[in-house]
Order: sequence, then structure tokens, then C-alpha cells
Amino acid sequence: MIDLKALRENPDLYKEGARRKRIAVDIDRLLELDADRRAVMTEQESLRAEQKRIEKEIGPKLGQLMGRIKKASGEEKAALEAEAEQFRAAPTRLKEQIHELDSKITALDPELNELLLQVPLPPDEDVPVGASADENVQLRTWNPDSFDPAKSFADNRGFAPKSHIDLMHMHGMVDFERAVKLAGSRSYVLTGDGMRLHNAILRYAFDFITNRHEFRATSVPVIVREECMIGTGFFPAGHDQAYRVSETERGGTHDYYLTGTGEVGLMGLHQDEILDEAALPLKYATVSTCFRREAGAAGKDTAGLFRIHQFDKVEQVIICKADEHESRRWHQTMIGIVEELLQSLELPYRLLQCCTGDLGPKNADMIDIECWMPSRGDVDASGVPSGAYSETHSASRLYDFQCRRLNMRYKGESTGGKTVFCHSLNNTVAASPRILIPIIEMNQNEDGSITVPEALRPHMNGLERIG
RNA sequence: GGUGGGAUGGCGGAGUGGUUGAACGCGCCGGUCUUGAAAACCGGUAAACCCGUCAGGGUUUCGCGGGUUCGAAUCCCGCUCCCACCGCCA
Repeated sequence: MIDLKALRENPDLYKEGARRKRIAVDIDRLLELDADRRAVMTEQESLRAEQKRIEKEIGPKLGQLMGRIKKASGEEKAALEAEAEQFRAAPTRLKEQIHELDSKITALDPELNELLLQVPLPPDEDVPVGASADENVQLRTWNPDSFDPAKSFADNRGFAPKSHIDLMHMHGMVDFERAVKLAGSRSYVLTGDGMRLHNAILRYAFDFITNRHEFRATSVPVIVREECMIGTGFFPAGHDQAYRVSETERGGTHDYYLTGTGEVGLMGLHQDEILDEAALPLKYATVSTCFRREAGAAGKDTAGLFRIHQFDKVEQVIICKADEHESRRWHQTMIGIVEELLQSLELPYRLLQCCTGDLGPKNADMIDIECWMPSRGDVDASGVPSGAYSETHSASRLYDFQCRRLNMRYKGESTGGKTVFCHSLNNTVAASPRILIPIIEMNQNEDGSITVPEALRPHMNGLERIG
């Protein structure tokens, strides 16, 4: 959520931000509702002040009167009661007026809140303006000496690559047919060394982030309430992307949603808290199953392990002080951790600066990391794919957008006793099975065997080669 | 699923109709003392919103929503959540 006060003071910033992000939201209407609401509130508050003043004035008198009424009788009592009634009349009139204004506010609130939740965080000035992911900008690439992604896989290795699908079938690492029987399209069952490799990369990544980089190892719920989805900024925009567990249909008090990322659980941890500045930054890591409906992606990437409804992801989250430079610094740190991880696996990758149209509502800036995948890209006349970089990681910088919605604040020396909304950031550490695509395809040998990356061998019982 | 208990400020915990936005303790901040620190003592310490250029003024908030009342943390109704025990169970 954005700061309504800031929006009021500088609406053009937010209008331009929404425009750059290609998000339609009626900011003028929001400002109009806000102005109406404040006018009503101001009126109501002065009525309340008056009411309180009168209360204090007549309270003691009324108390006295009531005492006398108790003792009195007959005509005297009637007279006293009439007098008491007069005292009561003024505040009662005020009360009615206040009540009317209350219902005015109640009438304005739903639309105002709905619009407010829709206003995206403006992208940072240094984010390239663009309509969609096609206009993302490559920042830099990395590749091991042994592989140059500018050339084809065949030119690098001397043989045409097989896809992860073929390789995994060859070694009994996956069973798509039975998976589809169980759970429909975009499902998979990892088997044998497929499942072992999946666990190995997750374990390696989790140890990497929690041991080497000292992020706090944490488990999180993956089934959460709607408030948590709204608070983390995934709703309302991403409502169609999340699976809903409709408990209300069977008489429950709430519906639940399956989270699409561990970020939701990690960010939800401290909602409504006022943190001690000295405790910041909070650095968390989790590994969790992620669920995505992939609504609107029908027909896209249907084969293999690239775009699936359920996967497991090691995620890193940082909650830090509300300081742009600090946010930016942590963003780079989180990206650096992933680069270190990918380099240890010798996977070629590139960094992409996402353009404004690809940021989504909650990000000020987002850097995607794409690994080189031999089986992707255009296919040539002989049926060999060119290979292409494809997204495996996404590092977001959100400023206080999430923390404002989650009501997550901190207080300390630098805030001068005030409470301030924290900043938050998140980044993938490793998402599997998608990351298995480059791992398997890049480590294939001409005979179809797969060399297990050295870093993963300790988690594969020392296995050096599959097949 | 059954039965009972509870929800108060950063934390613990008082408070059952009228300066209670809230005792007391802890924590935190400042001061005295001290070479320094600790201890002790003294003082301070909720959040959000609105109006205002400032100074300042005002409103709301004791789980949430509604009601009674001149006046509600305190009384009434509804809801949500949490805890304990029993039952079932990975």
C-alpha cells in the first residue's frame, strides 16, 4: 500500500508510476473520495469535541439533579425530571448528527479502500520504462570458462543437447504420465535420482543461505488467510494466481489461500509488530512448497518442468530500516548471494533489469536472474533448439509498500522516537524443479549421462554421475 | 467434535459506569552519584488520524462490530481469535 498522505501531496508521481507499470487505477476518484472523507471527518470531529465539552459541563449537574429526583416526589419530581430532560437534549441531538456522519464515512470507505489497495508503488526513476518483459534490459552475464552461451550448445560441447525431459525419462527421473493422471496438466512426479537431485539442490541452497550467509532458517505456513495475501501485496492483483481453499462453503469462518512463494509466510511473521531498530535487519530464509494456478498462461510452456502448478523454493527475505540506500544495498547483497550460488554450480546466467511494465504493483525495482537452458529458445531446421536464458530467480525491492500493508514498523535511535514502516526485499535462492532444467541439461554428456555438480554430491550420497 | 477460560500500552499485569489513555512492575530514554560502569535514586516513555505554514488544536483506539447511557476498558448483543482439558489423528 502506498502512503495516502504522500499521494495527496504528489498525485502525479503515483499517476505516472501506475502509467509506467501499465496498471489502470482511478487515482482522481481516490483523491475525491479521500477529500470527501476528510471533510466529513473534520465536521464529525468538531461535533464530537462539542459533545464532550457539553458532557463535562452537564455531567455533574445532571448527577446532582438525579440525586434530588430520587428524594423528591409529586410535582417537584416532575419539574426536576423535565429539567434533566433538557440537559440531555443537547448531547442527544449532537449524537444523532455524529451518527449520520458516521454512515456517510461508512459509505465512502469500501470504494476508497479498494482503490487504495490498487495503487501500485511507483517504480524507481532508474527503472527502464517498458510495456512488458520483452523490454527488460540485460545488465550483465556470467558463464564458466568452459561454456560460452553466445555459441550454441553443440559448438561448445561438440554434440547436440537433449532436453531435460528426454534426459530425465532416459534415467527414470520423472513420470509425467502418472502425474497427469493424479493431478492434471502441469503436474509431475520426480522419481529416483530426479527426486534426489531435487532434494539435493534445495538442501544445498538452504544450507548456503542459512549457514554461509546466516539467514535465519524458518518454516512458514503455506496455507494462509486472505489478509496475509493482501498484506504481502499479492492481492487483490494476483487473486487469480492463487489456489483458494473454500472452507466457508462447508461452514468454516474463513477461506484460505495456498501461497505462491515463501515470501508470504516470512513477511507475515511480524505483521502488526513494532520492531526494535537494533534488531534490524531481519534476514530470513525458508524452503516451502509454492502453488500457482498459472491462470492466463494456458498453452505456454506446457511441456516439462518449466511452468508447473507446484514446486519447492528456497526464498530469502530481508526486513530493514526505511532507508533507500540501505534497501538498495541489501538488494545487491541478495543478488550477489544468488550469483555466488549459481557460480558454484557453474551455471551460465544473466541479470535482467525488469522494465516498469514487468514489475507488478508492489515492486520499486526487480532484477531477474535467468539461467541458460539449452532446450529453450528457437528450434532450427534440424529440430535443435538454440538455447536461451530463462527466468529462475527474481529479486524484488519494495520499500515500505508491503510493510505498510502489514503494519510492520520499527522504532529506534534514527527515528527519533517515531515509529516508521520497515522496508522489505525478497529474492529466490533456488526454485526446483525449474532449476533442475539447467542443472541437468548443462551437465549432460554425449552418451546421455548426467554429471552431478560437485557442490551437490554431498547431498547425493557422493554420486558423481547419473546413468 | 465436546467443555471451560481468556483477549488491556514494547512486554508482564491491575482495573466492573464519571479527569483511567489507563495503577504497578519490566524494558527503554535522560539525569544525579561514580575515574568509568553497575547498583541506587529522580524524571520521562502508547499508537493512529484530522485541522493548521508554524505555534498549536482536535478526534479515535483497552480483540472486532453493534447497542444501552448525558457519560463505557468497565453493562448488553453478535462475531473473531487465542489458551487449557477431553475425544480423534499425521
